[in-house]
Amino acid sequence: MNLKELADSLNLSPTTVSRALNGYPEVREETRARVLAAAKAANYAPNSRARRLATGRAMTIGHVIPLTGRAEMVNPIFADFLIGAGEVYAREGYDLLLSMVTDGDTEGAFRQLAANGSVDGVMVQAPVADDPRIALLKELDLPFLVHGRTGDPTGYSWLDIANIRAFRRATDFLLDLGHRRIALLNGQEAFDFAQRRRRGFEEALAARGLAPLPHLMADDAMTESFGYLTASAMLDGPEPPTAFLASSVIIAIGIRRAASERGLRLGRDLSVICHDDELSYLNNDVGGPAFTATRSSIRAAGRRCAEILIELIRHPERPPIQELWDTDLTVGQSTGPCPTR
Amino acid sequence: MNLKELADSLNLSPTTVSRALNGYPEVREETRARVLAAAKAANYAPNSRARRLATGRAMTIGHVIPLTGRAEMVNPIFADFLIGAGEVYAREGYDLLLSMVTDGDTEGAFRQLAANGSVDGVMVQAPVADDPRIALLKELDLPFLVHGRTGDPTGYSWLDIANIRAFRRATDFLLDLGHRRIALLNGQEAFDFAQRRRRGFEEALAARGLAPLPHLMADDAMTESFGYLTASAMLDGPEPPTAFLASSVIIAIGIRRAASERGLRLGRDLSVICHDDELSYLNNDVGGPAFTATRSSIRAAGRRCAEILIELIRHPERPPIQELWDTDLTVGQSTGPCPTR
DNA sequence: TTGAAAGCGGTACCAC
DNA sequence: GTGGTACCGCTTTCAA
Repeated sequence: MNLKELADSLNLSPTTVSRALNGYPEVREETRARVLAAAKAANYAPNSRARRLATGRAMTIGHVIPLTGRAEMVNPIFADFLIGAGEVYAREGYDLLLSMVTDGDTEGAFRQLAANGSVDGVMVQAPVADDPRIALLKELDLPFLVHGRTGDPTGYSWLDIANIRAFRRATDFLLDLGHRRIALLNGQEAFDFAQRRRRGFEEALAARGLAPLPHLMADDAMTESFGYLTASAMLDGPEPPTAFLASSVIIAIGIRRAASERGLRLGRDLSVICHDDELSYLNNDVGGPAFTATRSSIRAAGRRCAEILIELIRHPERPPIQELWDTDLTVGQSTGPCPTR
Repeated sequence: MNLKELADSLNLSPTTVSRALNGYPEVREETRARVLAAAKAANYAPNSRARRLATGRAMTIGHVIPLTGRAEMVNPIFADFLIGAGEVYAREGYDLLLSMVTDGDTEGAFRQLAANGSVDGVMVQAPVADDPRIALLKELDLPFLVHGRTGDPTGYSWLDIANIRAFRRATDFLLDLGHRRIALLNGQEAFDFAQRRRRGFEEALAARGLAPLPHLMADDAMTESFGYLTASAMLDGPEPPTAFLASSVIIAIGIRRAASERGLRLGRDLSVICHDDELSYLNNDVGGPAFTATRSSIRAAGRRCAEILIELIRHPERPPIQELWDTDLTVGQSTGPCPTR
């Protein structure tokens, strides 16, 4: 059943039926009611391919996930972000096109999407300090929103969480407990977010006149084994840390394993707190609470990002939208003591 | 730049240009070369919306992810499956449409996709014993492939891993080590896969004349807290288990936490092995190896499922394709001893 | 308030 | 080999 057939069955023109279905005001209410009833009875839905061609809009938003590192979208963070964004897309009538790029040819993927017009806009995630995607997307004139920021966060739209502030507070929390040898297990510092986190960490130390200890700082892809191996080495080395600050719950789990193997009890012998936790899926009780982003806040970020992107698509001439989010701070709700070792 | 403009600039008809671009044989090679060169120079790419309308194919495959349980797609398994499938889709020129359904209205989502023709086929995951989606998709005449099986696995295409066999072997492995009180922490047994896993577990016990111990069997959404709470209760209860068989690495992590809190060392005081592990992301060293699906095997399953689905889309009249996969068995490569307690 | 008709940008059949 | 042309199914002027 297509529009023409539906129209014929009603002795109306396709024009009128289309107008009735799309809520145009110039249709007599009685006619609209008839059309709506018939459409429902016939289980009619407009052909999206035809509609997209006619309107010139794809009604689709692209998420391009680079699979260079092994931990990219597998990261539960990505999944939750997708869920949040997907919710909004569905509500607003947009489809979500997920494009996985293995060979690192993100640029080619964007060019493709822009050239054949299969999306109206794209979401950009995990930007590096000077991310080439931004210049490219501007050149392609494809609406986009960055989740995160680059080193120069001007001239484009983004939503980011206040990473510096979050890590400063987390570090303060550990310092207040009396810790002096705090290890930072960070995400890859090629990414902007990791750079900011480190800055927050160092600022908190500096505020108390402390210098960061190089042997207690590491960054890498946020995997369990990174946490495990690095924590093992640090705990076995000279001047072991009495507390860990992890950039992700996955890393914290690795730390937990290293601690467990050495007979160290979290919350008694060692403090571990982490960012990007997810309270229900991987329980955050790792000897201290997650201190910032939780699963629901990641989802909320996804929702808000989607809303902004849709706004940008609908109003292409709009000036950039930039939002800095302060994340939920659950520090202080520790389930147990976190003493100095 | 569209086809007509490109054709004009070459003094050719759109027909010829289209044929040249799409590799039709009746084009003179010299002409084809000219067209290809011009297309590349002009950075021309055919408008996908127009092409989709003209061909009647969406060149898109839908994955509908129900978000009823909190652990659905957040499960890393889903992500890896998506990655594998996405690889194949990209190679074959298909887009991946990801549709998240929150209110449990999966049926509505499928009807929608079918009615407006935005996908050529859909992937079905995590079927329950008598899954209503299968009848629905048949009725809608939408090509689909089920990852998993229902109770009656006839009349439709599916790819499943040999869950019964896998769990029988895993249980045998623990029995061979001398364990007699083995706990099964399973996924929700409403899902077909969990029922099969349990059957494998019970078959292995029965083969040695052992009866399953009801107080050592539990099933639920595969979360860390399920593993933690259940293992805690079992370990503190009468006749505690000496080994755990977990349906997912996430559950195993929870078990590990419970064990750690009680001062139990894995591989010494307690054995824990799990299915659906992922060797690099969340390290599987939980006092015993993962015994079946690894991250790469999940990805491979995604790839194969995509291939089959595309085959079904291209040949709608094809009889059902059904594949049973035996998973990688890494049991026996334990990193440490797994004695009876 | 309704309808006729011209696109949207390709594909594919049929002539030449 | 190449070109003319009728679709694909809907939206959107423009007229009535």
